[in-house]
Amino acid sequence: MKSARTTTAKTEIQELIISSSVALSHSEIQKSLEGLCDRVSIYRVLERLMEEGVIHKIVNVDGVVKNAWCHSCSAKHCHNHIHFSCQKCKVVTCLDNVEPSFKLPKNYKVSEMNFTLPGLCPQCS
Amino acid sequence: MKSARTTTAKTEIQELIISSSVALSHSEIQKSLEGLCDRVSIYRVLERLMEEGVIHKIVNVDGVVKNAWCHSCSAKHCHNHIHFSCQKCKVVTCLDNVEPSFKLPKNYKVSEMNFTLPGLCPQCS
DNA sequence: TAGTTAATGCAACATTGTTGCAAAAGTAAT
DNA sequence: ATTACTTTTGCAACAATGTTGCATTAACTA
Repeated sequence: MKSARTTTAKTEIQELIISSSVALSHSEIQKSLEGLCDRVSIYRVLERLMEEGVIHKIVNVDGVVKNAWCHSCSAKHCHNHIHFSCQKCKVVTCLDNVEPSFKLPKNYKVSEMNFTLPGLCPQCS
Repeated sequence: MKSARTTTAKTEIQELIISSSVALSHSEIQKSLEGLCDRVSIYRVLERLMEEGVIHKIVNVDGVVKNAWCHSCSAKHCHNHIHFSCQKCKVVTCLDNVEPSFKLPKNYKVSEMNFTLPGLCPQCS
């Protein structure tokens, strides 16, 4: 019966992501924490927050992995929304209300969606 | 006036990607070439093929970069199609005819699309 | 065929992410 | 508060992927 434990690192990282309006990369989190904990610990905390359904991962168009709070997953866990990736300020935002529609060929079974739109955000355009 | 040169490595890599029905990663290309050229040369050839508009890059949901032939870009260069990423056989396919529709909030200016659907392909489902 | 310069190979390095293990810290029972 | 148990952490080492500088090789041009 393993039970999760509340640690300083986990609390700080969770608050950081939840209070951020944009998705954060590992290196961005590391900079914000200023040596509060080890690189490896950040990876492990993010892993736990993923399992708990608190955050979700986004692979940006440049390959950088960003972590974002699941603020629309309270009822049921789903990530069928579009992510916007600003090419100027490099910020990745979850557009929670934008759900795309499309028609797939037969026999393709979709399990998730991973939609990212590069471009210019309202602040940069 | 710098002009591109036809080399064995470039010809081989280009033919490999064009003849493949699925997108190929750097390591997959390297294995196929069996020591024909250096790792670094593969990166540089891919860079040139990108600039020439022969191929395009796809960042898969697991972060692996795949390279695919632009076979629908002959007239105008666009990649507004969906990519399918099979979770079983790990193959990434361009679904050239599938163009999604969606409504963005105001002031967002989209320059590209990067849509990938993880799931099971016809062969694996 | 000789000269020019693009392309290559090699070494070194940076970044990102993973794993094993001993030490530290959180939790629950006494 | 102290103890015992187990999760979490820090550290070191490693792997994969991608980049850069520089000397050498090879493709094109005249």
